[in-house]
Amino acid sequence: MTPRTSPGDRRPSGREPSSQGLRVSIVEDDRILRESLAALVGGTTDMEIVDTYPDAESAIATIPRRPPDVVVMDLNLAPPGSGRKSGVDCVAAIKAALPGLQVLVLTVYDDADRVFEALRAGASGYLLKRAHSEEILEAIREVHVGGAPMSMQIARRVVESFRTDRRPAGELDMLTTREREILALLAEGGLYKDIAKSLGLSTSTVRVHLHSVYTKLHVQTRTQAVLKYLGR
Amino acid sequence: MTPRTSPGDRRPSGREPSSQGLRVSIVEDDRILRESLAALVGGTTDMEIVDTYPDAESAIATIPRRPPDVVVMDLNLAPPGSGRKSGVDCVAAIKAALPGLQVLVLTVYDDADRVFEALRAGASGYLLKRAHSEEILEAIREVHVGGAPMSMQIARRVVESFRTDRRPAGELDMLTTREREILALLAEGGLYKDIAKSLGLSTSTVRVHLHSVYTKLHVQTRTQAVLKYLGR
DNA sequence: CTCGCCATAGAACGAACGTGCTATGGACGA
DNA sequence: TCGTCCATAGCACGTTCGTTCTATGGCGAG
Repeated sequence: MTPRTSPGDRRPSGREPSSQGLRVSIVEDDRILRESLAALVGGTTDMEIVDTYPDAESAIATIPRRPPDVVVMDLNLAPPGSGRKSGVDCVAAIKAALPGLQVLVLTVYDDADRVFEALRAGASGYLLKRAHSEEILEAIREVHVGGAPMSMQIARRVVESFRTDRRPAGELDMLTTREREILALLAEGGLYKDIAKSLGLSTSTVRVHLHSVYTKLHVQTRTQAVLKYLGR
Repeated sequence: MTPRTSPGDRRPSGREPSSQGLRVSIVEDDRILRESLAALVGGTTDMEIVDTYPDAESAIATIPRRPPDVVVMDLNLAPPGSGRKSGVDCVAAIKAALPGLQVLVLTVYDDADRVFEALRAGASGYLLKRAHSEEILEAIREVHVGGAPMSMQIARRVVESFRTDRRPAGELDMLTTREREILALLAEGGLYKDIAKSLGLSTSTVRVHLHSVYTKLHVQTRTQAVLKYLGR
């Protein structure tokens, strides 16, 4: 997605006196990229570099003691097979320690799984490395003022993940009130026995209702019924 | 929004000759806003208005017969109490008929529920009406090329909805790769037999792994394991 | 009033599930 | 090399689940 507002396009015609800039730390294993990112950020008048880290471990150890406003995080910190921490792990650890810290993820990956993992871990923005320098700087500013900058392709994936083709809803509508009630309890994971007890019924009755539920939902097992109930 | 006079003057020719522009329809109950949006879009060189609709009903009836590339949809089409269709209903109906059509939602609301309802219904972008004219035009173009333009505040809400404080993840991390793999299949709802077949294992092995899964997740039944796996 | 639907409940039975054992072989670290 | 963990697999046993019957009573539509 694209920034819709540019809140701080201030250009105070000179150098900032070191203090009040947007403080940024960078976690990136590739030295070249790490230094060029640092130079990019350091070259602005409104941002400054706090620290840079070459791996997740050092970032997790130090960032809580030297918290910046925004962390720019490479997702691909360690090869998949290695025992080392990934960028996703690093995001999760940092957000656990500093929930208010904003994390902007920067990656070559645009595969959906990694996007969602990172967002679940607490990233607030997600840019592909192919983004231009200006986009990266603008994204850092945007994430700092409460936005969620994402590459266009990423944003679309995120939005589409909300898409719910709920034809199961049509099937769920076929259920009677009692059946839905029992199905809801089934989705809590308890035994038929427990469901019966909590509704003051016999297990026979529970079985009858659930049999009807299974028929109407066209499923054969308890798990399948629960999955349909939850919208898979 | 502010219909500020765009520098682009209208085309000298009265009618468009089957141009290859981006075709846009507008659904908006407020006449003033509807017309100013139409003028805004019509004033560009790369877009043209197909139709405008004052309510959901007419849009649902006609859009499938005169499909544009992008629909700009007001979410607040009818007062809450009235029996009339809302913008969310309209999005759902239109996407059901034309799944490939892109819908850009435009609304004064920035409350979270409505955002998610609209996205679930199939909207691809979500702008607040307070957006500037240029932002609206840019969003229409972006939604057409596969993006998901959102106001900054909306994007942040969407991203935050992914945030999962996964304490279950702690337990899921205890699982071996094979165990996770089998658990994932368990969550598809098939029998042990099916899981075994799809992995080329015996059902005994599947049982062994799942027993280990149950122990590590502290659950006793299949359904409970699936619920934990799904983060419920 | 009868018919159909819903909710209730019991019995019986086979299939699926969960647990308890034993056992083999590969990988990896101490 | 030894110990540990993991993946594989079989067997036995009891529990839970899903199906198929039958049966009673309430309630609304025709």
